[in-house]
Amino acid sequence: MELSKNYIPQEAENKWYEHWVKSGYFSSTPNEKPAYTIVIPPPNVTGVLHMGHCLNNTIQDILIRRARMQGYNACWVPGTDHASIATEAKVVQMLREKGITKSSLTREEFLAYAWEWKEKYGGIILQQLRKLGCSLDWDRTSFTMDDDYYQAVIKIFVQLYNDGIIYRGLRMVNWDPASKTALSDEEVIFKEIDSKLYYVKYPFVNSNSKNPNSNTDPSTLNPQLSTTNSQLPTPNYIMVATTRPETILGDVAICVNPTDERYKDWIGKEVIVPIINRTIKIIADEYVDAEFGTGALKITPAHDKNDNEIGRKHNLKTIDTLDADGKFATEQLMDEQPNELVMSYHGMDRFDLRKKIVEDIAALGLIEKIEDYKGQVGTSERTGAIIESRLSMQWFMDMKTFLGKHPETLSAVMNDEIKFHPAKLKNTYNHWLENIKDWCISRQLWWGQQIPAWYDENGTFVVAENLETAQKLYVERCKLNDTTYNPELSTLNLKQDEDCLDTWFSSWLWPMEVFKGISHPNNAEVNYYYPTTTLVTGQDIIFFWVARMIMAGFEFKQQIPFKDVYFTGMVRDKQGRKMSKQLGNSPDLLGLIDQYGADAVRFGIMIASPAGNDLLFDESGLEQGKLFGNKLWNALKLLHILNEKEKQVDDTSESTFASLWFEQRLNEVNISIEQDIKEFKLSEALKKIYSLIWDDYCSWYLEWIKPPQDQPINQYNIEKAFFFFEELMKMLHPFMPFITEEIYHSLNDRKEGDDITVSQLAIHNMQSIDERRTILNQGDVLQKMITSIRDVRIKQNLKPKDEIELQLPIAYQNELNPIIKTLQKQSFATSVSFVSEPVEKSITFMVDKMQCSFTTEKEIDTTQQKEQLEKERDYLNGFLLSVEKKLSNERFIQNAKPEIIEIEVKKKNDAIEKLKIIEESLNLL
RNA sequence: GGGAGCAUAGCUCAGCUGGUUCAGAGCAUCUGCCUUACAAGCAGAGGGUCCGCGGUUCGAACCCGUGUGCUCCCA
Repeated sequence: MELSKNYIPQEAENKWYEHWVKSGYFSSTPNEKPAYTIVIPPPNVTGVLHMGHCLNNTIQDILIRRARMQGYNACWVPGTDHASIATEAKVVQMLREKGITKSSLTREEFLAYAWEWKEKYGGIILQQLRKLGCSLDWDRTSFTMDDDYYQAVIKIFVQLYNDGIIYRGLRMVNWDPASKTALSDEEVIFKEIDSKLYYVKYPFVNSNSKNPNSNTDPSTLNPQLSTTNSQLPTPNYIMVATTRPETILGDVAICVNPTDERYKDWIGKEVIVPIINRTIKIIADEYVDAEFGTGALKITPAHDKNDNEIGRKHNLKTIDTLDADGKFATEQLMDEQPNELVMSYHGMDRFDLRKKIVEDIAALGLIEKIEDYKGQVGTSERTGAIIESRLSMQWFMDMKTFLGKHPETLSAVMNDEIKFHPAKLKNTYNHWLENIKDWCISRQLWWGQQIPAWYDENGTFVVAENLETAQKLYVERCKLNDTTYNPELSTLNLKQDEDCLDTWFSSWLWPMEVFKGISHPNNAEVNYYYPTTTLVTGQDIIFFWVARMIMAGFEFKQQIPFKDVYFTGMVRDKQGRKMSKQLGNSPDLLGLIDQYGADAVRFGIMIASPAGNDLLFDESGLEQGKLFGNKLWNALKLLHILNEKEKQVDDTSESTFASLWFEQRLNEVNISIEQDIKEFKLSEALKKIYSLIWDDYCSWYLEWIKPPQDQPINQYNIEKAFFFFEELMKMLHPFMPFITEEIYHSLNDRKEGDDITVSQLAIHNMQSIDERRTILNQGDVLQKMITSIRDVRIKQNLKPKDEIELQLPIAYQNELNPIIKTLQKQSFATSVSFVSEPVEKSITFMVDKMQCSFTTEKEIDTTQQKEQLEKERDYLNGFLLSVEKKLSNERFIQNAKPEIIEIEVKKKNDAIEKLKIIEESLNLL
């Protein structure tokens, strides 16, 4: 077989992926085998592959490939999320480039464009996952707006509405003025932003004033001293510190803390709102933090959540001065007959208004000062726009009640029925559930599941899966003599709610609806695959998605949705910064795959990815992966070269020790990585396989069985070497699928259908524990001896191949017998003999408790050796002292477990024995 | 402001129930080698106040308290 000098990933990768798919290896249908199911966290349909996906999906692929090789019916379901805000924004932008505005289109026209866009560009990411080698069952590709899926979402909306869990109401919501929609709390990202704190004076209403609401010239209200208090002069204004002066025209009160001595006497007094000259009261509420600003807070119930609550508590009016775009709106001010200045603000953007209004208030002399201020500001996760708190009519889910129905949502995680990896995230989960807020599920968008509520001309509505049912329902309600339902109105005029549902309101059904568990309940597929086995996802969507899927599981299937959740950390760059477009530190993944090969990319990501921690991405990891691929390729080449040599049959244990030893190492690591993978320590497992291949197999084993030039190779060993390499490729396959498949086919001729992807992992020729330990110990001693001899050679300035004669202690002859043949070859010794004490003019060295030595014709220099022995002696003396001290400590003897004492005694005896040998060696020098 | 977590070699991290000659791995560094699978390699070596302080214990990287520094989540 001719092999190229190096492995060329690009050719092999395309070839094998096509072959796997064509062979149907990734397709799964229910059968008698146990299922291992993973549903992909559906990437946005607008998405392109980035490092986060790469990490996520590589992990899933490793788990699913390994499960497949362990005899499970492995099923990994691909798909995409319709991502209403992100997609709608993309489509709107695309239309804008064509000169079309969304407002000029009907809903149907817009959706037609959106679908066209989706068919054309959506799901690029799924193609990219193929490049990465992901073994997804493409026949099952799902989309959260597929017909059945859409109906499933509508169905559960109606169901939850009928159960009283979903309600409609006027509430403060997080408003994104950029996309003109409400957002759930989870979609708001708090950021620290440099802003200013404006100190604004609100003049007291002049008691002499005849008409406080008249457009008095505010300049007459310049602060003067009045004497409300006989002792202290009091200014005739109250000063308020605000970061949001643009909302001043919506102010309805000033609030102070009732315990605040400064303002105690002012409660109940009236002041005038600048510019608009509205008269408002000073009220008191515990909520106000006396430490912040001036201790006086302006209350704008229309534009702040907390203000809104205070407003409700104190029965204050709500005056909305901003429209859906975040522009100033005068509609709600018209009753007050606003002056020209106020009217001139109409349509002004909130941030322009902030500047303008500050100027205008300053012109009235009512700005005391402006300070720099760092504040937390909510921004939209999707558009980045600063969030406005806005009162609007929205649909909500009553999460407290819902959770009350399903306390298992919390307990299943806390008692590990659903296992979180890392477990520390259980705390986060617990904390969120205990402080859960209602979920705003409506969005003012068109791309998504349209809310199935139908309204009559008066705004009275019914909730039903479709118009027909809605009409029937409406008629029924009329018959019940409910006066809000008007039988006079034509039911044909029922109009569906314009808004659509939050994307997550569809994603939370993902693990069941990809198997049509909602749209076709209890079908054979969902019964077989659900609950799924493992979920792999980012920590950032633990609330958005994971928690809600668990709730959905209990509500709709009375079951957990998955057994294990593996949370990946965030991918950061080498300096620990988040990957972001702005920083430009997001690598081009497809470029990297082209450059290094998909296997190397997978390797590089996994080797640096400790379980549950953030991943610091560094291209050197990919380089290491590429070099590893090269190493594998070279080992393959060597195997073929050795195989072409003349074969020699010799089954003596001396000749086959290497194979016996490696087999046990292979089994040992196999068992150990099984445990690692169970615990999701994939990085650890990969490191172990890497080291097993590079160090144990290539550096030790292949060198041990390699015959000297022009000599035949041991038949048994070369056969085993091929076998072991194949097993190693199987172990590595889930991590690096392409090169292992390529090598699998280069090792032997394979029949059709004999591919590593569908091969099975197994433990072979497992010895008893005792035998295994003996063999592994012997291998260990062999390695130590070879290393020690190499070390001594370097220190003695001997070349690796300068001839030596090796002497080993006769007391250990039986133990050492199996390894001396290999030892002699690897240490280039002309002879090995067993002696009772070191021969003259030999160089001695210690291997464990064995005193070994060799002689050579060359002049030897004992000073270095002496130094080393003395160093070791000193260390051992110190060590012995500490052990003896411990053993002579009565309390230690009393309290320590017997096996610990035994170990200490053994340590002491070993040290004494070694010291004796060292002394002897030193005397010989 | 509330909560959670982290701190071990130059870097990234392992280190299980406190006890094995336990202070580890990989990368990086240094030294020597063109040894015929691989110089993209081989062989060998050095490198530490386990963040500071205090406590519990016969015994602490590990448990407790405290200080410092960092990260994340929530408001």
